[in-house]
Amino acid sequence: MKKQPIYDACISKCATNDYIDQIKEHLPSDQLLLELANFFKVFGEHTRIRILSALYQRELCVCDLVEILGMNQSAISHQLRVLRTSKIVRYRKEGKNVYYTLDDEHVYKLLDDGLEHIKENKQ
Amino acid sequence: MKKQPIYDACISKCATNDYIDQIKEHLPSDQLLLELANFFKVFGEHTRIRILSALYQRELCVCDLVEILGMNQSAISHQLRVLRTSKIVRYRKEGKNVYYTLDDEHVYKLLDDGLEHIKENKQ
DNA sequence: TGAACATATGAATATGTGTTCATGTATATA
DNA sequence: TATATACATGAACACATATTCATATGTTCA
Repeated sequence: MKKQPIYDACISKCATNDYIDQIKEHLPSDQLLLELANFFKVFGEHTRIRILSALYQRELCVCDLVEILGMNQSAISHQLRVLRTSKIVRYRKEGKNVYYTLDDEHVYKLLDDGLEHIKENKQ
Repeated sequence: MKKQPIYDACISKCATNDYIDQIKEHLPSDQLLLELANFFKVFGEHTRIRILSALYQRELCVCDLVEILGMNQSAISHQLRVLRTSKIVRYRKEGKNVYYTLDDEHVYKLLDDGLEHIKENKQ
């Protein structure tokens, strides 16, 4: 009968090499990596990416997005809130309407790069 | 007493404009946007982004990652599986060890762009 | 060939989160 | 000033998913 291996730490030679410490040192702070994860997480949801794809084309108000996505107004407002909080979209008020746009060039670039990666992996 | 407004469709002038249909037409397919969301979702998790940050520096085996992240081996293997399935990392086997690397330049670029965006928004 | 090691994986659990429903707030207009 | 419209939001619920535990698979080596 096999004994249970214990994984407190890897004891192979690869893990005892010096480069482990160097990698740890050069790693961005956990705080920064958490922010980065939270940033990407916002793009990682179907409804939000649909909203962003629409806003990629032009500024739109909430009722436009309701019409374009064919979804509940509340659902869209909730997701817009997430996008606002993450500073991925901007908004401006005009009368009863609120108009949204993508925040900056980084957002366009990320969407471009993501799509490019997807398309390349299809082949 | 107020009546309940009904949001079957926006009836303001903005939603009845022609550009709504044009935007719908130019939107990538829902299938593609779902794939894009799933792609970004993989980056949107703390443990996975930590793994990717480590692999950004060099090829590493699983036990290296266990050591670097200070986490359960099982947790890391589960996340590596997600990264593999999404074709964000590659792997090669060498004896008992399995070595992982980032899949391609897109992955490096996305991590760069994400970090750049975060840092800019800090100021 | 058996023991130790490196990694993977299924099940269970806990936690996170997207949508809906109900309702609140602000603006325009009759 | 009352009503309709545009949008936001809190609560509840359903569903997704990250981690842990236990264990399986595959490799090396004595």
